[in-house]
Amino acid sequence: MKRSKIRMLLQSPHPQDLVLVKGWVRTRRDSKGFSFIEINDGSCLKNIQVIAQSSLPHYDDIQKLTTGSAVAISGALVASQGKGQLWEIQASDVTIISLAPESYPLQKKRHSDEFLRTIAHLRPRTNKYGAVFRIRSELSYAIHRFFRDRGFYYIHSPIITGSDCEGAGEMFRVTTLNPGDRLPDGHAFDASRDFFGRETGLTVSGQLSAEMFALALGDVYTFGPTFRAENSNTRRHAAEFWMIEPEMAFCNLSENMDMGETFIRYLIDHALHNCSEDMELFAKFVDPSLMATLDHILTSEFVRLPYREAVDILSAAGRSFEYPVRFGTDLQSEHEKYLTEIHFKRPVILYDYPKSIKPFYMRVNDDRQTVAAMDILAPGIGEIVGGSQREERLDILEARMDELGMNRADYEWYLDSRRYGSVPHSGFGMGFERLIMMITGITNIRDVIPFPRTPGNIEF
RNA sequence: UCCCCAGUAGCUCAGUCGGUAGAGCAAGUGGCUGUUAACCACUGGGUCCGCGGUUCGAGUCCGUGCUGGGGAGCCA
Repeated sequence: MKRSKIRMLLQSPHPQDLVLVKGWVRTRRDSKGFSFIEINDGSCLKNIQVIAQSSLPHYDDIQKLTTGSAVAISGALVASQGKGQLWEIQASDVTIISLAPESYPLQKKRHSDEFLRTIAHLRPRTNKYGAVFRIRSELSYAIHRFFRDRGFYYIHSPIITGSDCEGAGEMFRVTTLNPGDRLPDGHAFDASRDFFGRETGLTVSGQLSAEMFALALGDVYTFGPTFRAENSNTRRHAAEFWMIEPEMAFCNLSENMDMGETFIRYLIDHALHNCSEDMELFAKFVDPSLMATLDHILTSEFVRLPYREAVDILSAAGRSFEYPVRFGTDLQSEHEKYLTEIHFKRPVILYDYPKSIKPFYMRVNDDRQTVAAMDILAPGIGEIVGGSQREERLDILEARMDELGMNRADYEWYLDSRRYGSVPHSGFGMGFERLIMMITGITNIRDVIPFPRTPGNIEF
């Protein structure tokens, strides 16, 4: 007999004479003549309540079932006599697949996030983490659907890369050389003897690849793992995270901002409509203002604010910031917080940043001082999207690279796209984990990724 | 990398003025019960993060290291 998912059984429109469920015991309570067993199989947040009568064979074993044990239950799906649930199973057979010993770390109580991080291999068995990772899965699907519905193609940009100048941070080194090979006879590490014959790293961005494909397929996106070897110790940073990077041909900065805003709204809306039960958990236990916040983002226009005007607003704020605000410096966390959480109280898209603080590929504006960059800042999260219109003019791009001391020879393939059929195009990157943080109200990135990688932490 | 805070039972924590350690939950045993974070009683459970120092005496004070958390920088 095929097992039924608990999610389906709890939605059943009618009783069923015989069903089979397999899952893990969340809790068990004895009553006179029978035992209540709550089973969870991960298909949804809710457990299903099983009634095991004392007349069942091996009832003494059933009474020893502990939290975390695995069981197969067959029986009848009937209307519950008790309050609190519509359906329950009157068991005709309880098969113990495996018994969890008393050392099972997860108890029938709330655990701290810090403790659960130390048992990241077991935490998906809890209500909260089960919910996060169901939502994460659903949002992944929604991302593909969003782009597919709009005629975008999904590009698999390389994970291993030789371009060290994607401009987005320190790279992890990829090598097949053994540590002992690196210093033969006291000589330094020799990349020309390595697997690829040159220094190689893990990708920090799929953007440059995506640009090449946008200039062929029109509208494309990447969605994959991204690696940053920065020694960042904050609740918003991980060394390995997932990023979504759409890239659109014949698209200017304004249309790029439209896409970013539409995209964020779509994903929030999708989570609310397709993960309502899991979302309620976060609204109830993690962030009581979550639903109001998400509703606000859905219904209010994002503020669009040139960098220069942001500087003016901050200068006129009448408060002293730890870091002074002036044109030519990047805005600090405290400034972003002021704009999104105090001044506007909604997401803000900042654009037209000073050229001096942005990478080579961003399109230089007519004022020659700013570039067509845009960052979407969300209240409580900070930067969730960073993007730009790309510099499509070969001469200006080359001049920028020279200005920044880059070796053009390393980018001949990239410059070819500006030599042959160059067109205005734009794109952005969105941190998937930061999106999940915004949607669930979870405040630490380590709690929205299955096995987080951060400086000094590679367990699991 | 810098600044701040914390580390006591399996988990969450309390521990006063420096005088050899406590609660709730969990676990075990028994009782009660269509229960649902079940309830009641009893029982077991400690390298007070490590190392060094001050002191007659350190969970408590000092130094140092480790681990965790928060903030900053960097960024998505």
